[in-house]
Amino acid sequence: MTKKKEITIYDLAEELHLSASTVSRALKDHYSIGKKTKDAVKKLALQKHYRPNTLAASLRSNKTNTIGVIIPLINRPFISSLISGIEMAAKQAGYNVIISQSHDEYANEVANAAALYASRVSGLVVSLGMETQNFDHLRQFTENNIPLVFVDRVTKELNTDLVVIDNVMAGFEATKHLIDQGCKRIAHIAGAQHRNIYKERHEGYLDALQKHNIPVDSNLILPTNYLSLEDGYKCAEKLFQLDNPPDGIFCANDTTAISVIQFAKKKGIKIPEELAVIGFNNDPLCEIIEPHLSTIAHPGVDMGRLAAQQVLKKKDQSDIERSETIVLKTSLIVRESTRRNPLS
Amino acid sequence: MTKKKEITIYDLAEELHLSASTVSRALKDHYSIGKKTKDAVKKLALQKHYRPNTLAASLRSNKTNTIGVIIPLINRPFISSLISGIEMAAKQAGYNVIISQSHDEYANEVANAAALYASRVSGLVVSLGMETQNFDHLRQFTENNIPLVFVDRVTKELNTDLVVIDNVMAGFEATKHLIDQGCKRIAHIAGAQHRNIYKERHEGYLDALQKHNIPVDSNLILPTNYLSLEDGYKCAEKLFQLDNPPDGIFCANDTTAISVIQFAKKKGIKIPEELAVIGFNNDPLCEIIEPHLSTIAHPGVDMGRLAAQQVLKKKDQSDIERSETIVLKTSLIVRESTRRNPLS
DNA sequence: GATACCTATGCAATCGAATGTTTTATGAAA
DNA sequence: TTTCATAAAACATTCGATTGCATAGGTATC
Repeated sequence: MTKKKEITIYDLAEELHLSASTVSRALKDHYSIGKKTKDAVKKLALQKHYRPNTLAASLRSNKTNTIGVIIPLINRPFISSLISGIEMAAKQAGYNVIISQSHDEYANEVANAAALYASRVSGLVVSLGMETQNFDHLRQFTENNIPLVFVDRVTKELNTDLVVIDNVMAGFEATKHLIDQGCKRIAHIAGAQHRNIYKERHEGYLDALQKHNIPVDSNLILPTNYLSLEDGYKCAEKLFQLDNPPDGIFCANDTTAISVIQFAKKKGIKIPEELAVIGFNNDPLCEIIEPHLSTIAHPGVDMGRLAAQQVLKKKDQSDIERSETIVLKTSLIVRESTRRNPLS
Repeated sequence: MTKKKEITIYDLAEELHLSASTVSRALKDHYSIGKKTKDAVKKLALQKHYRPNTLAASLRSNKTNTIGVIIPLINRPFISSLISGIEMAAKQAGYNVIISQSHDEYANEVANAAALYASRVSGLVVSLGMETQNFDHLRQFTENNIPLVFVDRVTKELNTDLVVIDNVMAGFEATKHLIDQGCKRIAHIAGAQHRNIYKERHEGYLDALQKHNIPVDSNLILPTNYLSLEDGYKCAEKLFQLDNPPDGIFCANDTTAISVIQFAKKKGIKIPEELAVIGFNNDPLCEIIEPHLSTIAHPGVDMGRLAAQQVLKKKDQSDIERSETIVLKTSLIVRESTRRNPLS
């Protein structure tokens, strides 16, 4: 079993008694090549199953037509949507996508950034890991004028383009919804406060309380590192050890909301009558847990698409320094976990 | 904002008054280079932040140190585990991974195979899409001696290495478990029968019935295309329109099992007393749906790791024609959806 | 001191495509 | 027929690392 020799432009050139440069230009529809020659070249290329060697082209042109992606974990519905959006936009522009997971660990994020930089990606879409607080590993991109766009979990420190949702507003709406349902003591299971999205959701929560003259009780605010099922469960336990437990909880993601519901069911706390629960993300789980979980929906696919498009746009105007922030709309989705008044 | 010039081996060579070839060899610890020279080169490389241009190296050596992956959809717990396993093994060997999704569509799978071939991956790990029945798009790999390993959803047609579980056995166990719980009329929501895993699970189901002298009723066997929530729900409806509905269902995946449970709850059918349900995959959903879903667990990470290792192994022994099949163990996980006898 | 021999290094070609700069046809105008 | 403009194609270099082969310098051997 020997390797079939790969067809190169030299092979085509030889067979057609042309030079390699002519073949190269013909394939690219260069204006200086005659129509007859172009047709002949393309025909032979097709017939011989010629495939351009992208490595050689990339080496020469110093462009890889590849978008790198660093995300925390692909196995999350929202992130998967992001990726689908990125893939769509990239495919449309003839770009490839390299995905790498940080698993929410800083060291991985640094290693992945290095790997993507080494593989000369044309641009980068990043959603920050939970631990990341230092951004030096991404400076090599900005400093070398490689388009870098953050999506969802972002930072403003690098002065790059951002694609985000209005987390403050969303947090406000979620909390207001609980208030509207008659909740008086509303807790918040918050994420790491150095990560923008969790800080902002927290802010929105505070805004809503304030606006409705509900006193803020710091016992009801529990920032937690990973917002995992376990984290959520522990928070629920803590909250219900209080002398005066909450009657509503705004969770920074659906995962913790689900564990709160599981806790409540175990303890015989009635949802939503005794405890209303709202999450964030609109994961498919929301419609499987019982009672179904109210939440805030994200436009994941759009965010991914826009982030990729932003990368592609920036590469063509490398001199422009201006950085854009695209803010997308969220929507409140009311389900049984908060619906106290059947008419609402 | 100008691009910082990339350091190359020529820059290092010049600064050290050496030739590029010596620098190249020094960095690779070639035996023919003296220790002092090596040290000097490495020191300067570090100091100047030299990064090898992998494109150039790949072009020259015709090796990309990249493993391509084609999977149906990243947003499935089992698939995510696969990917994690592949990433682990690849990282350990200094390889990169390019992931592409077929979204269970044949055309995408073909396009992704072409893209990965064009980008000269060193090897390929594939889990087939639901529609795929023709494998010509993968022949370019086998014919050119590029290691191709199938995982989970496989075919034997290309005579490649396979990493699988024993689906017949697993299907048998799942069905036997239902029998052990006292089910007399056991239905099977099956997947596309041209896809090995679903065919084999079906086979295991039939084996178990036969071995326990339960007559096979073809009305109770419903093959469905995508095993989605909708598909599962429709199957459940069909089954309960029968004069003699089932008292147990073995679903080819957890998703359909969940929709069956949802159907049963809606119709007031008691689980597991009137209907025992078992799924396949051990998705996290199993412990969120109520009652918790019994299922068959897959060693996803291990499968991914082994598949990648198999790819890496094969590339070093391209002359060996022998193809291996690695079969991993599954395990039955009993939860409330089938537990009729509390002691079992 | 001539020879063989080894160590450490340099030279130059190579991988395949892209591209700035000629050079060669082609044809029109003078 | 000569001149000039233009279209079409060839030439030669480049991208950065790798590698077979050649060679300079030193040491050991007889």
